Amino acid sequence: MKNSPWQPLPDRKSTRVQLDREQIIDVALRISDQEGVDAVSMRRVAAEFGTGPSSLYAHVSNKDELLRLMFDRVCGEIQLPPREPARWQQQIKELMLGTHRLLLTHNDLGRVALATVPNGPNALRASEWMLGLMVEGGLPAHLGAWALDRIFLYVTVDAYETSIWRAQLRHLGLPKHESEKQVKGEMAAFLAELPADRFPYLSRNSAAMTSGTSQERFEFGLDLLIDGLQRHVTG
Amino acid sequence: MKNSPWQPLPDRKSTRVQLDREQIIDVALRISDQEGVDAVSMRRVAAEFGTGPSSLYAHVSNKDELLRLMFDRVCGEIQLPPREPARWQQQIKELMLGTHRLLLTHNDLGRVALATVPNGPNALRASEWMLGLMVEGGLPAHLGAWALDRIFLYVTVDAYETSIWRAQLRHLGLPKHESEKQVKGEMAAFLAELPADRFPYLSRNSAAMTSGTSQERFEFGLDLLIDGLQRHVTG
DNA sequence: CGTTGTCACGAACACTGTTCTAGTAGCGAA
DNA sequence: TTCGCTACTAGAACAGTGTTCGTGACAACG
Repeated sequence: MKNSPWQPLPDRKSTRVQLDREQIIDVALRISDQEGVDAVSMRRVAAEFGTGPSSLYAHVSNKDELLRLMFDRVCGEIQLPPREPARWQQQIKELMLGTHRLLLTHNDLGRVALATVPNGPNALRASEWMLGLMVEGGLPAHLGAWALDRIFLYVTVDAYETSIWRAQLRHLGLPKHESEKQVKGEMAAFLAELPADRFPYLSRNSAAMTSGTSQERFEFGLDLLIDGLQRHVTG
Repeated sequence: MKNSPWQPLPDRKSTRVQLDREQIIDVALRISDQEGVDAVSMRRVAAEFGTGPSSLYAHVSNKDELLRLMFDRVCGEIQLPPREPARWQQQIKELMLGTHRLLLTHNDLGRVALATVPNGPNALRASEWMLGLMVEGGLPAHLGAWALDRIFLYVTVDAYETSIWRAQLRHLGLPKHESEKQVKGEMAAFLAELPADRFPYLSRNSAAMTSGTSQERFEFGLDLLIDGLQRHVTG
């Protein structure tokens, strides 16, 4: 009875939205960028289209699949320059710095990358580029494959950890460098006040333990991984 | 009226359980070991004691705190031998291999370790041991601090990733080495069938891309990190 | 015009972490 | 022994979560 003809439904034609897989990824990524991956729920995404969560399941089989699609979409943003095998190590470092920055641009998407096997089309493009460059640089193929795996894992996990840090800082206070200094100071004080008999090195070197920016630490590890490949080059 | 005196409550004295923080951690870890971290919910843990979730909040302020406590409990299982600075790199590698194995013993607890700042008492013990060994080995303190950070991050993330792999294998079929071979074969086939014009290296080197056990790959990256510290040794 | 198949959508299910409320058990003091 | 207080158990409820089912309405095709 509620669908009585003299009170027609309020123009459902216009309210019925046309959903689309790409648009869904767009919206999900926008939410993730602004509020983090945890804010991406099926209800939240669907609400952006003015509908319920079940509407999404016609275009995306799963929430996991949606997250994977988001990750591969971001992988498409990776810029791949022409390969220069003569300076392959520098080029790989440059690409990884860019990828690291890209992941951080998209908030804590690194967490998704961690749990995802990077076999989407865009991720494969980047893998192909890196593997090719390493082989052309003189690395045996299987070591190139391993290095590709290890380096990308490292970049991903650092992006994730950095995003956690940033989230905690944001949760604290607004001024960025301000709160970073403060948290660092608190950490140093915590270490310095440890009982010196049981923690002589940590308490004495509290300044060293908190030294350096997260970017410096990231590059330190990245250099260890990439430079260490040198001795495996054949020929 | 249901509490009528001629039908006394069925001996509530014995049914009322004495909760305890340590016991809660015990039970949570047991669940995590058997079914994974995702299976650890406040209701699930409380149910093991025959009560409701709210009962836990008197002993644990948070689920996050419970997870942190679980992680530090596991860190207490790390065996720290006497330091031998003369062979500090080997010793650090040995400790990291053990820690990696320990994390995998506890299923996907590596995920918790990733999101946790390791400042629990047991984690601090291990950090003190490692920092001390590196400094005694000749590494400047701030580089030792960075290396400690990077290496532990690497060990943790590999344990996490390996646990994901294992979970997927377990979800597939029961025979362990059997399904591992099968999944590896499927992955190799997938890579080999990629269009050779756009993915020449990936398609040609599909065998190399899937070569090696996860343990071999882990040690490969670990060696890169640890051996690379050599050139930073002063004196 | 009629039919068919795709897909939007509301409702519901079984969960989750957390909080509020009440009430009770145990224990020290009088 | 009895009173009162503190500490802690525990049920109910709230606002979320991912996912599935059934019902439709719409559009394109025969």
